[in-house]
Amino acid sequence: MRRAKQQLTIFRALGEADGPLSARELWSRLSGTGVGLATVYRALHRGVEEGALESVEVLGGGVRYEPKDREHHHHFLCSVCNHAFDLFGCVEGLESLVPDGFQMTGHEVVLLGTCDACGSAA
Amino acid sequence: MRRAKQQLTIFRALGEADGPLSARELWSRLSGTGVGLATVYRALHRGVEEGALESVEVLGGGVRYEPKDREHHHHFLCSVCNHAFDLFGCVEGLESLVPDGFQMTGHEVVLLGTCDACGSAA
DNA sequence: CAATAAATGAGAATCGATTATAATATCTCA
DNA sequence: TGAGATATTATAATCGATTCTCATTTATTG
Repeated sequence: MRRAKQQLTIFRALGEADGPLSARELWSRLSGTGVGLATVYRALHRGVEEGALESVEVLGGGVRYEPKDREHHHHFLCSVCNHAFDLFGCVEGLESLVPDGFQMTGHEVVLLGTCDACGSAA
Repeated sequence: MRRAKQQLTIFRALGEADGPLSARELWSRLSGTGVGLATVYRALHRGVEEGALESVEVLGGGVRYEPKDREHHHHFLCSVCNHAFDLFGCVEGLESLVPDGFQMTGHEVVLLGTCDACGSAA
């Protein structure tokens, strides 16, 4: 395919995903387009530097990336397909867990289980 | 030192920790005892097989291990020392985040920030 | 104590993820 | 279109974590 605009292809794929993607997940979604894995990594790095993307760590699969313009949210990790899905909403009462002397600057919540597709297939 | 009972040394160190430890963290706490890294990994695996230990994944640092007899709890990850601390208590309202068709079997909550020691030192 | 089995330490080997390299392709713009 | 700057691919190199190998040590049993 034409090159030089691979970055757009990459950014678009991320934007269309229903959750954060790892470099490999992203790459496999682009199979057939001829995009190289190194280009995926480069685009992701650049995206983070430029502030368009954000790297997030969900359990079980290293670093994943998602567009930074999404609202505060958390993720659901399917134990079957290992895909991370965006959730909407948040939880209350986190402050009460913080021990004395500790400063909380953020939090992550990950729900585990099976997604719709994997649960139905079982 | 005497060997053959290295496993006990390893299990005890884990039990005394204030949070889950990675193989390396554990190993560095045993420096001076002559215990090898391979032995640490072996003991951890055996502990998990035998049901005495549990492997947990907290953000930023791969797999960590902790005694399985601890109550349900979550963790606080210090962004400075990268150590994971046990927290007590849990949160409510997680079910409301689960999308239709998804089955939740568990959850993880990780609070991020600085621990007492690192926050004070800053 | 002697024979045998199990555990250990040191370092090599492996594995997956990420990064660097070099040759090639594409783009910009005059 | 042509020169020069940038982007891309494929692959090799690197990196940290984990596992494997093997000679040695310790434990067990009689």
